Amino acid sequence: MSVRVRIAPSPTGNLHIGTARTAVFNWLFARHHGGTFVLRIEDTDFERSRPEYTQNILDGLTWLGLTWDEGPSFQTQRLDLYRQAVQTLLEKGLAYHCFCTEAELEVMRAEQEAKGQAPRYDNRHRNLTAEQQQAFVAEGRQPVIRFRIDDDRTITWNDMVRDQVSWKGSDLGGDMVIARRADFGEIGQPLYNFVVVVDDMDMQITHVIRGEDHVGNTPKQILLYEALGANIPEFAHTPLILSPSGKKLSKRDGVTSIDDFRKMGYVPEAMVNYMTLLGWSAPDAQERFTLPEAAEKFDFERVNKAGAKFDWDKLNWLNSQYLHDMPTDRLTDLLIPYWQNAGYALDTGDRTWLTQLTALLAPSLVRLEDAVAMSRYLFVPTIEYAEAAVIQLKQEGVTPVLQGILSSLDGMGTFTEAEAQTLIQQVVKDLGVKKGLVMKSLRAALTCDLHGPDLIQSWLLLHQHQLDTSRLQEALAIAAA
RNA sequence: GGUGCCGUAGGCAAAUCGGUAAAGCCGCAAGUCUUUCAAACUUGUGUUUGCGGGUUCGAUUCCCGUCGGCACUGCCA
Repeated sequence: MSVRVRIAPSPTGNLHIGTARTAVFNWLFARHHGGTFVLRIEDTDFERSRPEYTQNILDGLTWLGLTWDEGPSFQTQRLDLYRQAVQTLLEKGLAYHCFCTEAELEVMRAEQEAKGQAPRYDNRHRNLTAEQQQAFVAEGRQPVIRFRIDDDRTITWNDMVRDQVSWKGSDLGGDMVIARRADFGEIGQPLYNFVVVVDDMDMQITHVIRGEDHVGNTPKQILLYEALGANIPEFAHTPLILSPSGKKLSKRDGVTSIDDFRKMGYVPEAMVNYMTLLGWSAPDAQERFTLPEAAEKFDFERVNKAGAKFDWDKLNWLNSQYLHDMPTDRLTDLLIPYWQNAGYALDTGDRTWLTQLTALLAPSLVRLEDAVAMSRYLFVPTIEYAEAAVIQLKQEGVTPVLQGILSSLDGMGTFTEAEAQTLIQQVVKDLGVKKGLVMKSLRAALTCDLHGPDLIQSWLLLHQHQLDTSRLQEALAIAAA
């Protein structure tokens, strides 16, 4: 039987990194086995589901390169299927109507808590007579539908990452609700744990790969598979991504949506590479790979059991690696929107200048966003001088150096790197100063800082935009002040 | 409270059947290169494998206990 896996996000928020990582493992497993990767949108909670979140999830998966083979399908369009399945269980006597009110359940739980017991439904309406049911209906009560869970059962499965896992039926919290409150005789909105099973059955999912936070759902779902007479799929519960403090990564930890990472300037290659490394390692210790490369080597034997803390340093390193290796042309395309968003006046027609700038910045980039601050002095005519640069400009002997450069610049058109070097040599010779003084002063004057990318290249770019003479003059004013 | 899972250096991790540990990567430090920063390269840096017992000639790997962390415990997904 060929492998069929799925990713089943609910559109109650933007694509989360945890969901994306689950998608990565599913994708890898599907591709490794030449199987099928299905996308299913779990939108049964229509109070929290939003179409824009669905779009965000689709866009995010696409951006990451996690292409799917089937779908997306939407659970809200399959409600009949679920109702039919509920009906089947009702007819088999495996499910029943429970007329308990919220208030009654609250009282029950409070009593259990007072006795130090674990909260659970006590199955009180499991064997209601027709008369009792009619009495509740006459009262105007609407029932939910519950699925019978046998306390004496022990549910065991062989998890692909956790090996054997066992659960006692009595620890499942009593008979579970599978459909929300509705008029007696009707079937209310079916709930997650039930719907998942019906869908996975219907879509013939062979391997359920999901986060560890779902282990507790698995025994309930296995019982449902049995009740519906279906084959039980294999399960793989992957370790969670943890925040630096060791808790499940949540929205509170700041940046967690794929969209946020994208905006900051992480590239998809780095993201999927890093997510793959969180909980899995290649047998040959390879650290950098594409999705297809990882798929070749991927298997659950090498997936860890323990949660993995999210580490910005390593993600940053990977991202910088991909940025450094990227063709300049493509990197330029990626950088342009960042410069535009920063409000820099840039002429996209001046492709050569932009490409040169990109080549200049590339080795220093960690994230695309970094290019904004790093290239500010090349776009904005007047910027604040860094404190260290001001100190440098006020050094003895700086003024004649800058004047010398300025005067030799007078009337000069475009010039090359070699010509710039010659110009500097000439100033060194004429004034009898050290080259270091000239270079350092020139850097301070032109870039307004003491550190940054290659000076000569920066100068060339500045000169093309006629920003160098004005900078030099401004620097002279600072030196004189 | 209950149930389940997990616990190798600052982080990610490796270690066929138990064979006598921390491979590799990130980080950090120093050096080389460079006018500077970054990159790159070189070198260095961290262990009573949570703790305590047991089985064994030998345990990260098996057993028991203990502590800790996390997850779940909904008419959310």
